[in-house]
Amino acid sequence: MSDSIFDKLTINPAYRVVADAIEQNIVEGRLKVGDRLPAETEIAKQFGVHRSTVREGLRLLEESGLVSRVGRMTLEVRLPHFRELATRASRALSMHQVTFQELWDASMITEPAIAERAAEHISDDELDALKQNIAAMEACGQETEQFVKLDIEFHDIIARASRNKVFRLMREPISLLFLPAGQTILPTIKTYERVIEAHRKICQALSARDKVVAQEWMTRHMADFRRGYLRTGANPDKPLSTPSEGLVAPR
Amino acid sequence: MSDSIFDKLTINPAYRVVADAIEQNIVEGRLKVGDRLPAETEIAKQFGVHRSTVREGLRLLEESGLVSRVGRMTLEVRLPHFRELATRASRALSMHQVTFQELWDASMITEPAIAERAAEHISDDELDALKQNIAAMEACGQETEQFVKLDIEFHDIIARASRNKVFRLMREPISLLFLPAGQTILPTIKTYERVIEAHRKICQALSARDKVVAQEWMTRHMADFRRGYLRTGANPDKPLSTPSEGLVAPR
DNA sequence: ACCAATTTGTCCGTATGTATG
DNA sequence: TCATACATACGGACAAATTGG
Repeated sequence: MSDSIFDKLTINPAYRVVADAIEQNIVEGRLKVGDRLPAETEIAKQFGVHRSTVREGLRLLEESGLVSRVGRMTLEVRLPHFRELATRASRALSMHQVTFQELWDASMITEPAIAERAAEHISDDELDALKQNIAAMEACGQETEQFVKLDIEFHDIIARASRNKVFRLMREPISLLFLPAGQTILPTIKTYERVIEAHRKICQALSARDKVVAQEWMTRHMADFRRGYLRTGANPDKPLSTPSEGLVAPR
Repeated sequence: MSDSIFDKLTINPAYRVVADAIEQNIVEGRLKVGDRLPAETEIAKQFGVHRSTVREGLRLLEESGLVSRVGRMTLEVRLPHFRELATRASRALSMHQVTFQELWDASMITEPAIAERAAEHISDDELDALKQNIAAMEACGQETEQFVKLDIEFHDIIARASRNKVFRLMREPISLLFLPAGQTILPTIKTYERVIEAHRKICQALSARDKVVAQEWMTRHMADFRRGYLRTGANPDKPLSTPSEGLVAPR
């Protein structure tokens, strides 16, 4: 181990320096959320680099969610929303071969805790949204696809009502992964009544601001979910199938 | 609202199509983790677009963590690691003005649950790492910076030992945000002995595979943390200060 | 409704430093 | 050591879309 005088300095490519510089301007508040970015040529002039370089830097920021398009022409500074982070995190999880058991184990901890907090903070609007969601479930018969989405939405509303951003960020990627899991289970269920009934009970408890009952029913609901999964014969310790986003490069 | 025959079709810029196409090749397994990407000129030729376009597409993938540099010249397909996702998520949280209370509230749920699982699965190597971590803490005196990092590392090791990737992904961004919080607290503490003692007890419980005690001590440890924060006089419902990454664009 | 200026998307070519055989 | 391949960055160009008058 030779004592060296100089730290090893990391040479960043110009496009990364550009991206970092713009990011700095954002986090330091010189560029605020909603502001439109200057034109590429303008940025290039200010930084003294070529426009292509600026473009590559902008792509980094674009993907990171810090800036995003409004219309087709203008880039705007945006608050990265949990959703966008979630898709990446969700993809990472599925690439890491996460199992149903891991997913369920974590949800079994968070979802009831979230329900408990939601009972304290839920607004009337959110209660209405829940009731509407339940009504939609009752109306949608045995259409699996739609039902799973409504189920996920139901839990999302509750997470929002918990008034805790950290919980929301934590559970978002998980919620996306429940989509394939849900689609595995539901076709094997004769009637969705049991699911809907649990949602009704949860909604009722939230209405009454009863955090104990809300938490209990959420726990029961989640336990049910695992039973349903096991009943399909799937191995909970095998990696989940990917979210199968139906997007193919167009053109 | 006129009924229209055609769906509104989203025109993607070529660079996004390129990125999506490469991503498809990765998730569908034609490109595996560790594979090196073809040269930019080669990709350009195959897709029939210009090299500059390919470059912009590569920047998107680079930021998303799907590909990353090895050496300065070659891009390699990589498994996005939780760390990289975490920095973005962490930044998002601080931009969303998350409060200490939210952070702590969520951690109070997850950390004890993680400790409980770690008690069942921890390996001898990980136990050694914990002991080494504690030894380093004892040695580091009152150097706040170093102490906070060791503290975060301690919890990271336990998260790894939980053998649950979902928990790890969930808590990673939170762990980053605890850095500023920790730096707020520690200077006001006379001795770190109480923290170290808690870590010792947790480590001991994990050694004995005692999940109840591990969970209890983790809970106590977290509660202590909040008390420490309150004792500084800081308002737990005010947004945390940003992680203050000391990076300024060089050059 | 039309024109002019601006801006983005894409492309071509080239120079330079570096890694690999 | 030399040759080749490659990534980085720059200069310039043009069509299409958008915006503002």
